[in-house]
Amino acid sequence: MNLKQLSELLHLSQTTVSRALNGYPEVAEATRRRVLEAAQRYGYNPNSNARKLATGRAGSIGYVLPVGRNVDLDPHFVEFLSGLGEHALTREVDLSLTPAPRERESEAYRRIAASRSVDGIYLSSMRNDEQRIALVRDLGLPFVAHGRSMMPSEGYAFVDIDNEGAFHDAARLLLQLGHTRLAFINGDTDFTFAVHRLDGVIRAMTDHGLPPGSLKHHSAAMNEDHGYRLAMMLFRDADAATRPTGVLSASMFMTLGIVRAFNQLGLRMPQDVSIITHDDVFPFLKPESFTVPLSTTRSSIRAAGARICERLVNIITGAETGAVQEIWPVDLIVRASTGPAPAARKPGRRGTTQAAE
Amino acid sequence: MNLKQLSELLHLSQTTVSRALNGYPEVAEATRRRVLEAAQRYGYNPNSNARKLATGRAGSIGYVLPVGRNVDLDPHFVEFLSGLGEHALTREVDLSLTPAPRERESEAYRRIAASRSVDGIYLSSMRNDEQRIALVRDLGLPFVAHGRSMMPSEGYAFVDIDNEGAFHDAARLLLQLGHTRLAFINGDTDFTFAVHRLDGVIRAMTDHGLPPGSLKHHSAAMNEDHGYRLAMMLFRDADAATRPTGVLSASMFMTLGIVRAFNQLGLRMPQDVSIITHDDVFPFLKPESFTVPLSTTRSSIRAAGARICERLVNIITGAETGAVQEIWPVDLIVRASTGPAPAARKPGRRGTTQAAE
DNA sequence: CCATTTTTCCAAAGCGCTTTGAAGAAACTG
DNA sequence: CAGTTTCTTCAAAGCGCTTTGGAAAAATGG
Repeated sequence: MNLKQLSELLHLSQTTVSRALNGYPEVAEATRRRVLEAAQRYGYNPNSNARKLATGRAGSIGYVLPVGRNVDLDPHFVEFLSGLGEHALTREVDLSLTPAPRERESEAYRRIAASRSVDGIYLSSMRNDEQRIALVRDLGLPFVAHGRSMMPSEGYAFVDIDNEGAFHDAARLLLQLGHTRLAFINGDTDFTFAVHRLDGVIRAMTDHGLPPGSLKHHSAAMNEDHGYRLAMMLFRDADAATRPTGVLSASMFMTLGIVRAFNQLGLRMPQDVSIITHDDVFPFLKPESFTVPLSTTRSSIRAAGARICERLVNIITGAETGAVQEIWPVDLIVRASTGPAPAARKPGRRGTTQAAE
Repeated sequence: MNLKQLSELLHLSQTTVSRALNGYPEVAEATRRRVLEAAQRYGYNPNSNARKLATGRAGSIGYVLPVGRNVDLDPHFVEFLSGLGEHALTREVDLSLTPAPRERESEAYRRIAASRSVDGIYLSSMRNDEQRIALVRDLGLPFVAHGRSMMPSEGYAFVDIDNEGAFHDAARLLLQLGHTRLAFINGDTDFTFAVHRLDGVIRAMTDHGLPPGSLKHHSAAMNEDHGYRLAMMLFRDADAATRPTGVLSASMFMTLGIVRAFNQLGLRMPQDVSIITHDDVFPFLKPESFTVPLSTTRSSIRAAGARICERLVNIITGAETGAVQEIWPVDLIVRASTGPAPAARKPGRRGTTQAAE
């Protein structure tokens, strides 16, 4: 059943039927009702491709899905997608995923732009040397980024969280608790969020009068295995007097591994070592659900997904203009995995006192 | 740059240019080269909507993305999606996700079918009383299901794993090791896979001469929290002489919780309790990466995603017909979390001996 | 009651592509 | 070399929708 058939059935023109269905004003209320009812009864649904062609609007937003060797979509993505989907639903847009290996990524963006198959796209996993922003801007493709790049660039629309502030606050708390030997098990520093987080930790240490060089910093892809290995490396052969007492972790998955290492080494939280983890709020793995509930910096990645979808739709419809840059604050939530530094030989305020001299 | 402009530029008709680009034989090799080169240089890409309208083919496969309260996309989905994407890439198809709350799911399928926005869809998370198979068949939408339903239905194309066999084998191993008190921490039995798994465990017990009623079976959504709670429920106040010694777990996430409970209760694996978990092969969480490496039934959900995409494309192109039902065997991999039953008062073979009488 | 405005509807022209049917040019036949 | 076949190319007709520019009908005003 297409528009032509429906209109013949109703003894109306296609124009009128189309207008009636799309809510245009120049059609009598009585005919509109008649049309709507007939459409309902005969199960008429406009052919989406014809509509897209005629209007130029695709009714969907796109994403280039990285696939291939060494590219693991991680659970962060599914959370993000959930949020996106939740909002997409309310605006009746679909999500279109175009798979592409990293080395042919830009080709994929070009094709998407040229083929007009989506109205806008979102970018995620922003890297320091992000090329995509300039690319999609040149292509004239509306977009919103999740996160930001370190590259100098004219303004662009993004939603990010205050990674720097979050990790600054987390580090500061550890310092306030008297920890002076900190370790940071970070994500891959090719990604901007990891750089920001490191910046935050360094700032807290500097403010506290601690040399940034004293931070044990390691970065790797955020999974259980790396968490375990890095924790083992830091703690296995280390002397209790010199090993870190405060640990920052970039993700719950890493923390799973870190905790495993601690258990294996007989290190107790928070007596021997305190830990603060970043929590992206996964419904299937919660920081409360650790033997020692974890202190966290928390920011819902799902909420970010919903917001990005909202803004992208607004940009597409013209309701949002300019390059609004949104940076969300992050909550620091204290649970049982943080406590005072063990056997601090000097009073807790040592750092600040020194800095004040 | 559209086809018309390109053809004018080349002093050729649109027909010829179109044919040259799409590899039809009736165009001279020299002109083809000329066209291809010009298209390349001017960055011509056909408008995908126009093409879809003209051909009737969408070049994409669809999925109805469940969203809303109490609907969590879980990490299984992202793994599945990775696999799908990997294969989609090779066939140059996109994935189109249509978000829909469960109560308006069928409406979404109808709209997808009527609007011809995709060539086929895949169904996942099959339930016992699955309505969608009949629905999409009636709608004439090509599909492949991941998993199957318990509903009587004419044949339909699916890819599933041998859940029954996997859990039968796992349970049998525990029985062979002398465990007679088994517990099964299962997924939600609204889903068919959970029913099949239970069937497998029951069969193993029956074969071994154990009354099925003696199985401690609990089912819940597969996350860390439920694993913990159910394990606590089973073991906290239980007497060492009566509590289960062999546990089957439906997912690694549940097992995370189960292991946490065991740690808290001071139960050692495998001395006090043996455990076998189903492993969907997540790159970010591996069974080897537990303090006690886990014995598992293993089947890559990512591989299933790739296969489903492949078959769906074949069905769409007509290369596959009929209702091929594919059931994959599952590997049983023994690691350190399984061992002989503790202090068995009777010889290990008790069950089978009995059955042989 | 006629002139003017407003309401309601329609024919037809796209949107950019694919594909059918046909025609002109080139290459074979005998 | 006329007649036939094969190669190449093209004009035009869709695909199913939206939207422009009117036109007919109805409502309004003096």
